[in-house]
Amino acid sequence: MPVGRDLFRSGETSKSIFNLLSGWVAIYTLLEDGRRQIVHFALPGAVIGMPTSNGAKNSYGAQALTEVVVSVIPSTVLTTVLKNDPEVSMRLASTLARDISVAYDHMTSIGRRTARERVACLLLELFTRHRAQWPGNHIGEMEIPLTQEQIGDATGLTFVHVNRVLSTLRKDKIVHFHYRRLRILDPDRLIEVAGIDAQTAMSWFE
Amino acid sequence: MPVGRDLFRSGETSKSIFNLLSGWVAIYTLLEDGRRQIVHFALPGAVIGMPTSNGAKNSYGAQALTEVVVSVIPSTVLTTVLKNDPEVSMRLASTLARDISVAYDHMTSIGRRTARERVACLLLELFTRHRAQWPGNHIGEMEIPLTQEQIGDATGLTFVHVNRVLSTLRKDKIVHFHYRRLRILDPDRLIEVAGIDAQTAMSWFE
DNA sequence: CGATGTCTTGAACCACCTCAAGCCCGGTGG
DNA sequence: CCACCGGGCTTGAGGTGGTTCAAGACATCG
Repeated sequence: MPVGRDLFRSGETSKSIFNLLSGWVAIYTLLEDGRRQIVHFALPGAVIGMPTSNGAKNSYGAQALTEVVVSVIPSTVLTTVLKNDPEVSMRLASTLARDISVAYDHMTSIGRRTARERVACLLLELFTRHRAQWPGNHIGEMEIPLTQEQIGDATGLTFVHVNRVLSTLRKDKIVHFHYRRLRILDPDRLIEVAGIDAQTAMSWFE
Repeated sequence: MPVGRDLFRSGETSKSIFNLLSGWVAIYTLLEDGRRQIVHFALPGAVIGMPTSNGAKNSYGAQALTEVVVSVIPSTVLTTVLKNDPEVSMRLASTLARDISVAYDHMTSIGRRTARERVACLLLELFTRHRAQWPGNHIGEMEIPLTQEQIGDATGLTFVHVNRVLSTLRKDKIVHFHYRRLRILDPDRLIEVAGIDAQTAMSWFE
């Protein structure tokens, strides 16, 4: 699937769920006047669009940020699989529980952290999640397929302010983010700025 | 369980999940310096504390806001039940999917709405969720066991500002909230202020 | 090589925060 | 039944982090 395409939109009734095989997807919600919040970045392996009940409408949409490969699982198939394979059900429940947990973390970031902390947190999160996919890859550099506007939508800030925050982080020689390329110059200070305790940060680095 | 007691805390390894039978519970996370975010209010019927994987640590805590009755389900029991009863697994997955959905809604509220909208949204949500439990009860009044500080923790505001917002809502004769007693004076304007589309609001009123 | 989307920077503004003081309410003990 | 106490509410004044508006520079792609 091409960049920018929606896998599904808010208000649609979902007849299938998606397993993201490659690429990045933004899960987002919209307010009536167009204000937008990105609530999650789905990376390969993610399960997207689990319905809350049969025939219910989605309250959020999903947009491809890169070229994307997904496997589409019709919800009819899903129900039969869940009926027959308790192992899968349990893994699904665990996955959903983890999604809740990270949603709660994002919420406290947006509700209680300063702009600088929020941006640092997000970059750190994306970096560690990305690196977890290619274990052994220890380069402090990666491609993040996001505009500053999308970072703003994820952190609850305006893209103008995101830009200013990134400028100061660059000036402070902590991270360098320019046209989708992220370089972590000083991991320790990034963790410090993000306000993550060393414990958590390290667990992210597993 | 008495008011103020924690069912569990962030950092503990959960060996059981809870089914809330009566009372209100706040799900919250803490930052190191004490900043606090309430990410969810659990009402009777809620499932609380689903672990992300076996032996994982909770990233959030749960505090009783009222006298509370819970049924405790050891996770060993949970796994055997899930293994044997696919029906239960599917209901659990749906419940978790719904929790994700409401978490996403809260996130966009906190990230993209003004203080006035956030407070209006929260009161509306609590009111409709409460009313859903006693169908047929059409009084525009209820007990909300929250201090203004807790409302602030849920909306990402300070209690001082929550107070100011509540004052203007009272002055505008939209809602009256005083010492835990909520009276909805003008439901239509509350929905309007909350910035919820009539569709959604009505679905909440089902 | 122009077009378009993205980034950058400045100046002015305002929504929300901080600090601080006083008040109200409900509970407790004499 | 009253006095007191402590947690919660209310209000003011001043500060600030983040927004808004706007203009120009920079990448990237046809």
